Amino acid sequence: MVKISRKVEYALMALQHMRGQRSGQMVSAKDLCAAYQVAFPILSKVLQNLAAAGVLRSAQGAHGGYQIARPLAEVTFGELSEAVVGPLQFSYCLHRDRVRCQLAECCNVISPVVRLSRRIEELFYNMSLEELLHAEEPQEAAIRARHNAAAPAEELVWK
Amino acid sequence: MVKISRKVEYALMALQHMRGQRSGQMVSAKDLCAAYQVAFPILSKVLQNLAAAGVLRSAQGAHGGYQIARPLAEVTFGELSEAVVGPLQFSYCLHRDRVRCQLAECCNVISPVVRLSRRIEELFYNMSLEELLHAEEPQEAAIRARHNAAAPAEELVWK
DNA sequence: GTAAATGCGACCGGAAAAGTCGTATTTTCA
DNA sequence: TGAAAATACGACTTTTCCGGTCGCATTTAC
Repeated sequence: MVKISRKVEYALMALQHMRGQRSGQMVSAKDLCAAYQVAFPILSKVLQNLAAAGVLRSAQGAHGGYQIARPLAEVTFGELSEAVVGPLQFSYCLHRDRVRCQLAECCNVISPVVRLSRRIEELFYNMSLEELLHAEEPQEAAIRARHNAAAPAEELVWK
Repeated sequence: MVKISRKVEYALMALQHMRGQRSGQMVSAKDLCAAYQVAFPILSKVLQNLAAAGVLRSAQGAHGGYQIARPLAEVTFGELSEAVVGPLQFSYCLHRDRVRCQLAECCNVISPVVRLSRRIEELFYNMSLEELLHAEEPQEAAIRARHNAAAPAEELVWK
């Protein structure tokens, strides 16, 4: 199953939050945890990953925290994903390291799998975080309101 | 991490194989296992899933087996994925069943997550299996040859 | 020098994926 | 009509990986 990692969701939450701060304002991991009910160590690690990737700027010490380092229009979802959960590896036969695919000798689908992976990669690296997090359309605001009201999940079907 | 399930790879292998058969020709799970070194029960289940989804047609009994039921140009990768590993669920907050997202009360990213999921869904449901499995371009044939020769994985980097 | 923050690595538990086993059913053909 | 060859199906086990935890080091403001 193709699933978006929870860590990626946390990263998006944090960035969405920081987008609303006035520029120069630092946000601490602790504040974010309080606001979004996420355990400190895990969120902390996500933020550190984003900082290491240059998406966030961090400041240690009292009154430290994180802030957005680069305009989100210049950061792609692919970069975020890579920063937080490691390099994209869509398939067992495409490992970057020395592990080889066990099925190599009789494989008849390496090309299709590569083609598929490229398509997903393209999607991820052509989608900026600005585009992803931009101001909501009215319809979406309504959906979010329903989500926040903990509406039954069935009502959240998307057409 | 976004990863393609191994079962999906098996499904693609099987379909790629059957694409090369003359029409009307049945292929048994046993034959496929022998050709591609996959354990019988798991491949068998994948084929059954594809048959249940109407992608393959199955015949029981001696000389039975599977064959492609619908032109692959009319079957999307999304359908295949759904048939083999269940409905696409890219995120915890988009479950179709009654489970609700734990973070609903303080969630500030439902809309972006939905937007992202839609984009991936679109990609999957707009990509036909024919397009995915079509005859290889020369460059790709070369890559496959290298893959089959069990070349070091680093040489398989895609630009 | 103390408190508040990030930085970092090792570890654990549970859920989901991958794979296994066993058996029933259907069909062909000798 | 019986044996062989095939799919159908469900329960079980194993393995892998992700989310989460813990602990400690480091940096900085006041």
